[in-house]
Amino acid sequence: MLETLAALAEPNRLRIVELLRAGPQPVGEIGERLRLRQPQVSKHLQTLKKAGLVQMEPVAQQRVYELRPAPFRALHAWLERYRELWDARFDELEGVIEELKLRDQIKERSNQPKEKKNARRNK
Amino acid sequence: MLETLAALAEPNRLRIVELLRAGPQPVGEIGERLRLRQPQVSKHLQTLKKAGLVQMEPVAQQRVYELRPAPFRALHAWLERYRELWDARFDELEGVIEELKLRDQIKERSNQPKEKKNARRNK
DNA sequence: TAAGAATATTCCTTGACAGGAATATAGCGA
DNA sequence: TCGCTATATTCCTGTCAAGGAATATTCTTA
Repeated sequence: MLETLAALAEPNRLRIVELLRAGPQPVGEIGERLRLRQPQVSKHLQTLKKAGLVQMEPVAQQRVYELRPAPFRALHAWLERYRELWDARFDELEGVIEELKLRDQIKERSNQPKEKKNARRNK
Repeated sequence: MLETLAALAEPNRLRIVELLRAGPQPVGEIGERLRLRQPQVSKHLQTLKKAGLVQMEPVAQQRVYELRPAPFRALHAWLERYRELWDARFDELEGVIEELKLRDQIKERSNQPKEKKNARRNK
């Protein structure tokens, strides 16, 4: 997670990622489109690769880079844990979840101390 | 977006954010729980504040910090644009979207050059 | 108003990292 | 094999940001 964030938290690297969203591209084309010198593009791509954000496939003497799904999925999963914080619709969901929890408690057996009704965050 | 990512891409700052997920906390408590010295906590909190990730409310001589939803929402929105990349279920969705697009084209008027059927990404 | 608690700020040092320039490496075609 | 193209790597330099220590600021209470 940290590595992913660090990799994305650099302007030109973020631009590269954004560009790769349109599909796999060779180093040269990336540099051309983003007006970056070739060595910097290569270096950023190495960083992105180490972070697992891209993968490379050689095609003749070109190196075609493309995005890898995994880190994005992970980032999304991480954000998901904050959904309560920002998703208004969460309140509706909360009811459903609460209900499911109750159902589980019944199914398993009710030996744990009953959970408090989970008042809406502090304050 | 960049500012948000940069703010999160620092280990201790990320820990602070993770901690604040449990609810608003004063500086001292954060430092205590994360074993960080007070000045560093304050400094990180300033950074997070500048990035809009947290907000502060003074309570006596304490400063209580809490997460702000906006950047998380923005991050989620940004990630959403990559969903095609990582969400397997996207393929189902695509059909629906395609249909909606067609419907809109009909409703408005069909003077734009017909879009190509948007073949599933390159390769 | 003075003292103490909680937090913010400043100054310093150090390490990491990005860009620039030059050079090395890999793969292709003749 | 040679030369060319595409890319990677190295070395250098400057900048920036994080931690440490000391100090300033803010607010409360007696």
